[in-house]
Amino acid sequence: MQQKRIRIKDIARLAGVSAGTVDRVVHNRGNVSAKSREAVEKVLKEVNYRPNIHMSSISLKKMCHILFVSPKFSAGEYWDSIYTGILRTLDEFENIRLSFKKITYDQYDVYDCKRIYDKVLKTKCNAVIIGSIFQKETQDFCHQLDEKEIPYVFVDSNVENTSPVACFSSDHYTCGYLMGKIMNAVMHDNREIGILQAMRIGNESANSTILRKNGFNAYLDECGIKRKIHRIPFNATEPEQNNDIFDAFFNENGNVGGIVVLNSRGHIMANYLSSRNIKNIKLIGVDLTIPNIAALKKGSISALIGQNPKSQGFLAMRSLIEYLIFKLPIKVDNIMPLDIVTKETIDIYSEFKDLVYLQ
Amino acid sequence: MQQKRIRIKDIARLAGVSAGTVDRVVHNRGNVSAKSREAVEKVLKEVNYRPNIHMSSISLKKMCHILFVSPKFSAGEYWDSIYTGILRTLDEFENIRLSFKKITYDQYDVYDCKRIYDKVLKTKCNAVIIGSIFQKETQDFCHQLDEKEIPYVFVDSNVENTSPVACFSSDHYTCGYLMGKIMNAVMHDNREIGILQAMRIGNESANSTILRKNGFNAYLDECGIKRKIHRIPFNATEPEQNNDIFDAFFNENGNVGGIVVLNSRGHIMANYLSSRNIKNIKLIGVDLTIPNIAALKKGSISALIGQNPKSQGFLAMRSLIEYLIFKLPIKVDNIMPLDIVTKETIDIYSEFKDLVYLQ
DNA sequence: CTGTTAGCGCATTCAC
DNA sequence: GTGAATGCGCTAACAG
Repeated sequence: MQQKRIRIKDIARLAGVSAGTVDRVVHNRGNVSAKSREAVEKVLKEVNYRPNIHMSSISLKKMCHILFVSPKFSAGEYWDSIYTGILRTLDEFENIRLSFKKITYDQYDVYDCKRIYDKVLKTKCNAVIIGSIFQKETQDFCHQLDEKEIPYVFVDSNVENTSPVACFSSDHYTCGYLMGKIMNAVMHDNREIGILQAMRIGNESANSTILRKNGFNAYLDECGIKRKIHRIPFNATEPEQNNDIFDAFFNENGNVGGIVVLNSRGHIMANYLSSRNIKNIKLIGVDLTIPNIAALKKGSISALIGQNPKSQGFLAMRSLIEYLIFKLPIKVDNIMPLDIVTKETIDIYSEFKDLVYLQ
Repeated sequence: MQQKRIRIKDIARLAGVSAGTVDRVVHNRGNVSAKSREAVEKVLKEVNYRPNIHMSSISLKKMCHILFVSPKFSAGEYWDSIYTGILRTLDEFENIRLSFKKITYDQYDVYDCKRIYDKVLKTKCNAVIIGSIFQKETQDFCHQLDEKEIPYVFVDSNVENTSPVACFSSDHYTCGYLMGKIMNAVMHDNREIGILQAMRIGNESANSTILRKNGFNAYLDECGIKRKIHRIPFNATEPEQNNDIFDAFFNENGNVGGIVVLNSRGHIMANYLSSRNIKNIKLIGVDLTIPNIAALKKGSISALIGQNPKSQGFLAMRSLIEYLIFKLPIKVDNIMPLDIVTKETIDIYSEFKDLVYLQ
């Protein structure tokens, strides 16, 4: 059934040279006569040679240093899932000699982010995986990486005016659009909608949140939905203040029937509503973090959108290895699917996503 | 960062035996004294040895024959996706010497299925991947495989009273339940619901369809929904008759506002509704086949449930290899997630699912 | 029963 | 410039 894959040795035989010469041509190492090269290249064209990367990794000797810069995270959070995906790839390519380190910053403090970026620039490394929150600071960072010719890939979201080797993110605009659609489906009345957005120090919102909001508004516009929309601020750095903020909001706005949380903190609103025993407000959130999942199971969140963070990390690291070590061509823009997850599907979903990444 | 993984040679040194002996213990090949075995097993417990499967697969010499029995399929259909997933694993384990063959039957004809099962039993093979439609016939088939000590795994759905090495399927009951929930969300009025089910020759419905129907009914019951439910038959073997069947149905039942298709033929109803220019009926279907996706994009299907067939095939084949070749422990029950896919998410979804399987 | 050894496909190194 | 030899971790065949 299976035709045996062509090996270096086969090509050598077909081209009338030795395996060493084929390797030199394939990897562009020079020291090959024009005649030999042409012979080998001719055969390569004919046979569509794909090297066996598992075999090559065992004989590869070069040490490679990779860094992962991201917001700080604890177990079960969004960025932790990305990290887990990265580790998964590392495990898979166990034969490769590489060192890997993560370095994190406070995503609610743009100055801390800058400091960490500077630290990375002083560290010796061959490539960086970047989880970006702040557009402008990341652009500056990337331009310095460009100068040092250090390749980088993005996870979570792309950053304009940079030249990454690859980017693995979900489509945040479509995510917001979809949240609009779901919200409209689950609200069977004409009450008003609240949008929860985090307040950040020293900078505007995270880029992903802005895009989601645009998508959300676009859906409502396109469908000609005339519900009143309220912006609800919330404090990520001092969460104990949120109850007061929310109390004040609901005192003023008694006719809100649905709330959209554009970041991964949906559980905060869910728990607030539970604590105040408010049951008739539909809640839609992003990210399958542990507290969000708990709220979904309890029924206080109607639906969550999953961004496949584990796959993002897994694929980002894999692409980087393919690019760095095996010199394979890799796809630059990679959009993860958005998973709509409900109470009914969450258990199956979680179990499976531990099993499967996306090869 | 990474601690080097422990090798056979290390274990041999720690246990005071040779590598050959360790290999014999790890793979239960016998010819080892009790004393040696105990020494090795003691070390194995301590160090949590995980063999490097890439290394073992190159040195493995044994030839292995695997069969895939499933309903007939053409490109882009549900069973084709399962097949694609299987091929993907085969590609990944290219170093292993194994032969693979698919053999298919007419899923609308139980007698053909029996004939094919008999044919498989006469073929020499080391393992079978089974895509089952008919419960009883598959049970008989499996019992004969049991007698011959040929291991088998299921894809698509489990079959009771059998002893598979593993099973990879979605939860069809929950799928139906979820379809009930979505249907209820997208229908903003109190009109009636139709359920489309295929008619089969020589046997009751496919097992998965029955389970989905139970789940669907359960949701409506639990929520106390009192919409009238109609069963709409449809002819899978002679599709040209369906227009008449549907015409007759809608002539009698003018107040149907939503239709649930419990098998992968949702596009048939979608295209019928389009051809009759009926626009105010919501349609929910299963499986991301090419024609279903087309109907989803056109807007004639509101939502499709994806069962991750590619992952099913990929994981089934991988588990089988891990079990058969590497003697690794594998998980028996594996439930795939149910993906809710809409017009907005279909493009990203399709692209991604080509990229990623689940490791 | 057990230790030793050849060879899997590849990148690399060392003679020629 | 090039072919031949080496080693990666593992299995399988062989010699004791």
